[in-house]
Parts: sequence; C-alpha cells; structure tokens
Amino acid sequence: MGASPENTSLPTLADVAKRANVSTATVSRCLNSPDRVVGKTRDRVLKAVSELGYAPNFGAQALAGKQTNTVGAVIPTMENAVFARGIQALQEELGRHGKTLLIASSAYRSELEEEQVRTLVARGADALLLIGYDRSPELYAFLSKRAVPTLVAWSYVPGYDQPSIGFDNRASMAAMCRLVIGHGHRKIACISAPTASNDRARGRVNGIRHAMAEAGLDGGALRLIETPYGIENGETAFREIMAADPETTAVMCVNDVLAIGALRAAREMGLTVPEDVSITGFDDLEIAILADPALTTVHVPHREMGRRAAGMLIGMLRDREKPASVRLPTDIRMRRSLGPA
Amino acid sequence: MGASPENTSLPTLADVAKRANVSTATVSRCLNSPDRVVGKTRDRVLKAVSELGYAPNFGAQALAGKQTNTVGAVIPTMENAVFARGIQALQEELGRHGKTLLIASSAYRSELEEEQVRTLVARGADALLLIGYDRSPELYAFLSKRAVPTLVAWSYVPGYDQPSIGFDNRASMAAMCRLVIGHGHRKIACISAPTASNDRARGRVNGIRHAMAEAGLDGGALRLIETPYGIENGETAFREIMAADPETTAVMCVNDVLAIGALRAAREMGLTVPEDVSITGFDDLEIAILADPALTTVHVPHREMGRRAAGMLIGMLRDREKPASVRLPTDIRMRRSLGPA
DNA sequence: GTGAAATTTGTAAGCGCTTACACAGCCCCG
DNA sequence: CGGGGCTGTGTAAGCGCTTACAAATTTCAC
Repeated sequence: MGASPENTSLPTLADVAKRANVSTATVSRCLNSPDRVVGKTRDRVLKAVSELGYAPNFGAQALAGKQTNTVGAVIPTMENAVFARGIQALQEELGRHGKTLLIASSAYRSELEEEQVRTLVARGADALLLIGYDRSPELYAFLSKRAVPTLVAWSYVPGYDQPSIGFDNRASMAAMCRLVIGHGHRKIACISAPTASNDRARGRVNGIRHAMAEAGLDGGALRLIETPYGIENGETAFREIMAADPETTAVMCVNDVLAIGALRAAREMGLTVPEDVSITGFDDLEIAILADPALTTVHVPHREMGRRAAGMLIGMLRDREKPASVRLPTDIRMRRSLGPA
Repeated sequence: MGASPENTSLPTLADVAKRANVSTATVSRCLNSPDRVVGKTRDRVLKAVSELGYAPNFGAQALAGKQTNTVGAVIPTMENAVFARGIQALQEELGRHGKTLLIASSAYRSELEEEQVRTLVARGADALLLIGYDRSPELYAFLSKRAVPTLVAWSYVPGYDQPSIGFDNRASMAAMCRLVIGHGHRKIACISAPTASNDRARGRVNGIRHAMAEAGLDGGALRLIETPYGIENGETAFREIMAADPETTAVMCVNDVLAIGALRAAREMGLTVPEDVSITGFDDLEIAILADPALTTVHVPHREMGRRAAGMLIGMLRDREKPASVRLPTDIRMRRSLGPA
C-alpha cells in the first residue's frame, strides 16, 4: 500500500504478447486451451508470462468471456457447524476444479436470502447453491429467467422437480421417532426451529407426526415449541415443555444445538436423562458425543454433501442440464440420551 | 450468465438509457452518485431501471472502474468455530457497506495459503484479510507490489509494522499461566497446534515459557507436544504427556478443541479434573461451557474482531493509508477445570 | 435582458480479455 | 505440381461500464 507511486500498472495480456512476440490472441489461447498452440510458441509465451508475473484480470475475463467460474452459496449462517462443514467441503472441491466460491449468509431471514441471491447473481455467479426448498416463487422465477443453474442442498423431497442434494428430513426424523416410540415413549414433545420458511425443520416435525400417527398415537397432540437456533433457546423451550406437561418422557429436538440446551435444562431441573426424560437431536455434531449423557441423534453426512454438491454444480455448468437429485442416507447414532420410558 | 442456447440477454446500461431517454453516462451517474443528477431525470432513470430489472454487470464494472468492492479472506478452515464466528461477523459488516467477501481456506498449509492469496488478488480483491503474521517475505512483497491493502487478524504483536487486529497471544497465555502457577502448579505441560508457521500458537507457547521463567520455574523444561487441530489429537497428546510424566498437574492447551480432547482422555484414564490434573483452553468456544467439568479458558472476542476488521478494511480502502493496529482485550474465564495443584 | 458562472447532460475513449473470422504455411493426394 | 484440408497465428470487434471532457442548459448578478 504505502504512499509510493502506484503507477506500476500490472502486466496485461498485451504486455505478455509483446514480450513473446505474438498476438494477444495467442497468449489467450496458451492460457485457456494450450493444445491449440504449438509447443514452441507456448513455451515462449509461458516464459513471458512468468517473467512478467502476469495474472489475468478477472473483470475483463468475465466481461469478454461469459463465465466467471464463480459459484455462489447462500447459507443461513456460518456459525452453525453443520453449514460450516458442508461449505468447507464444497469450497475445497470447487477449488480443485478452478472454481471460486462466493458465500453469503441470510441469518435465517428470507428477505435477506433473496437479496443475497440477487447480489450473487449480479456479481456473476455462474451457479448457485441454496439451502432447502423454501423460497418465494418470484425468486425461483428470477433464477430461471437469468438461467442460473441452482442446486438445493440439505434437503431432498422425493418427487420435487428442483434439483437437490440432501437427505429426506421427514423420513429421517420419522425413523428416529419410531425408535423413540419403540422405547415405550408415548408422551412426546418436540423442540423445533421456526418452521415457517424452513422446510427442513418442517419436514422433521412432520416426520414425528407421521410416525406417531403410524403408531396410533395422536400426532396432532404433539407438544411443539418453535424457537430460534441456540443452546439457550433449547433450554428455555425444554422448561416450557416440562412445565406444560410434566408427564412428558421424550423430547425430540430438530437439531443438536437445541438438544444440548434441553439436556442442560434437564440437568438444572434435577431431571436425569434418560431415566426421567429422553432427549434426541439431529445432525450429529461433535458436541453430541461430548454431551453428558451423549446424545442420540441422526447422523448426517455434511461433508459428503458439500463435496458432492460441488460435483453436481460443476456438472450443471458443464452440461447445462438438470441433474437428477441425490438422496444421501442418514443413520441414527444411538447413544445414552435415549432410554426406555 | 452462461452459454445457454436461449439468449435471454439481460438489460444493460444502454437499454436503461434508451428507455429513460438519457445517455448511458447519466444512468451510470444516477446509480453511483445520484446527487450529480437533477431529481426529475433521476426519477425517470430509476423507474426505467426497475421496470427493466436492471442490475449492473459486475465484470464490466470492475473493468471500467477499478474497484471490485470485494474483500478477500484466507482462513485456515471454516470448521474451526473461531474463524466461522469471526468471518460471519466480518461478512455481515462488509455487506452492510456494500462489499462482498470472498473466502478461501488454506487447511493450515502455507503453500496453499499463498496460492489462495494469489487467486483472490487475481480475482480482483481490493483488500485482504489474513490470519496471523507468519508467511513468506515473497508473499508480502507480492502484496505490496500489487498494492493490495492487507490486514492481519487474530494476532497482535506490539511493535510490528504490518497493520493488524487481534489480541496479544503471548500476553494472554502468559496471564493464564500465571493463574495456573498461582494455583500451585509446578509441573506444567502444554498441548499446542504446530507452531512452525503459526505465530498465534507460537505466541501462546512462548507466553507459557515467559510466565514460567518469571516465576522461577524452568520454562525450558516445559513438556510440549504439538499436534494438529482436533479433539482426537488432544486426547492422544494428553495420554502421551501423562505417560511421559505422570507427575504433571496442569496441562495447558492452546485451544479449546485440544483441551476438550485432553479432558476426555483424562476421564477415560480415570483421572479427575481438576483434582488429579488441571486443564486449560483458549478461545472460549461454546463447548468450553458444556464440557464437564467446564473449561477454564481465555475468552477471545471473535465476533467483535470480525466486525472491527471490516471497519478497518473499509477504512484502508477509503483512505489508502496504513491504519493503526488494534489490540483487543482478552480475559480469563475461570471455570472448574482449573484447580489447586 | 445580458453575459459569465454554475449546473446538468451527452460524447466517446478506453478498461483487458475472448473469439469469430481471415490468412498464411504446410502436408497430402491425385 | 496444383488445389483442398489442416493447423497455427493474427486481426479486430466487441463485452458493459466509468469518466474525462465537451456541450447544453440553467441560474443569477447587474
């Protein structure tokens, strides 16, 4: 930075061309499709490139070509380890293929998500990764008008048209609920993230309802509390549930963070888990194992999801066609927090 | 974007200009410096803009102007909650000022970091945020040649020239060590991340040495194990330490994740914390509180660091001059894992 | 009402790169 | 040995935007 004269403009394609005694077209070709240039010329050009320390100007490249080699992703927040993991894998894989990832976060607010999507598109994202299906038809229309390949992640709903990679939230949670019921629980409650514009949470809650109905329990009577992400919120919700119905023997949470909160509230209230009350989570974060008692939860392959999402995105960019959605398996990690009723 | 067959050409500045019956220059001015245009014209233009759903083309803007309004950051990994938090805050604040954040990660490998930095610069990052000071002189030279304002974060070393925002790793850890010594510990060991190209870890280790020397203990004899990030690695390291010297009464870890591993290993080995051995961490992640016993650790204001880093970066971009480095305070969170020797 | 200053708008020259098209060698076949 | 096909390279036309500079219009003091 310094106050030194910044006249030292960076080398351009033309500079390289002059030095190597070729035209700019040839230099461009050397860089982008080396096999269209004969070896001798190429060596000369590449030598000039490295001598000058040339690096292509991104803006110009984007303008002239029509690709930015950029993939955008809008996630609720990086602070949720679930997304951090997936995005990290996504980025690594994308990087391996010469693509750059542009990340924006919406703080779980849909207007913000919409704005971020528009920003990313304006910045030239060639493709987009979004979390879950829930968003306005206008946004989808915008995306399709702009012809931006879009992949939905963290969710997979059989039969949906929109390409996605994820797991079946409803089915996964239903499986967990069957397990809970199998342990003799009848009075079940659920702590969920707000379901209004979050199909993942909604799917999980519906999974519980479904499994309860299946077992002849009155799923409609499921005690449900919705609360934002956060350990504290999980605590509060748990207290509310136990206050409203002390008979509750199982509290199913739609994510591990809420479950950890519930676990903590239980301990503070003098309840023993799982003897007095069972608690389950979803995600299988590291804290699920660390918790005391360790948390029974649904394991989700976040990293694999990120990695494979990258592959799909790249394919979409290459082939320009809608890929088949991918359903990733989840499995239940049985730990101590779930016991007989 | 993209080479899709159907050429749904997006509206350009010229389209807006035609529709509003003005020149492209005027449209550009309406968007970038509205006060240089009279009200009536502006309204007409803005109307056209929204009717057409116009959004400026990023590449063109970057080419013509010479700003991309993009800030790049290279962090070791998103999976470390410490960075996820800080980056999240950085991004939010940057967004508030119309800047976009480009994130890359280096997986704690310095060659990779170097590559990422070059990529970001090539992609037109106007400024850069890097973690810690440690990197090759060549990279610094490159950055200064390219005149890319660079801010170092997560580290602050008094007297260093390079602008930074962070905390004094050495002093913070020294303070913690004094506290440990104050509890009567004499046989102290340390589990650190690899210090080779990580001045933060190195600073923390040196802090311990310093405090020990200060107290007349033989700092040179400090048992030190370096191991990569990860709970498991913390466990292994702890076992090694106790195997090598069962007399050890305090194990200081340079981050909470390693400390959690140590805690777990201790429990598995049948040792009680803090009665048999005290364990301390650094960072104050959420797990520090959840751990059993809760972890005594150094609290670091990650979010604030991210937020303020954004402000500094914006200032550097605006004023084009080197800002004063900022030292953020840390404080010790005394919890159960540290007790008398 | 006039001229000069101030304000608003238009003109056009790039920014650095990609790529369609043109052109020059070259090889091969008849 | 001439022409059709190749292959390798050059020429030049933009891509959409910003911004000096010029032109047109308004403002205002006298």
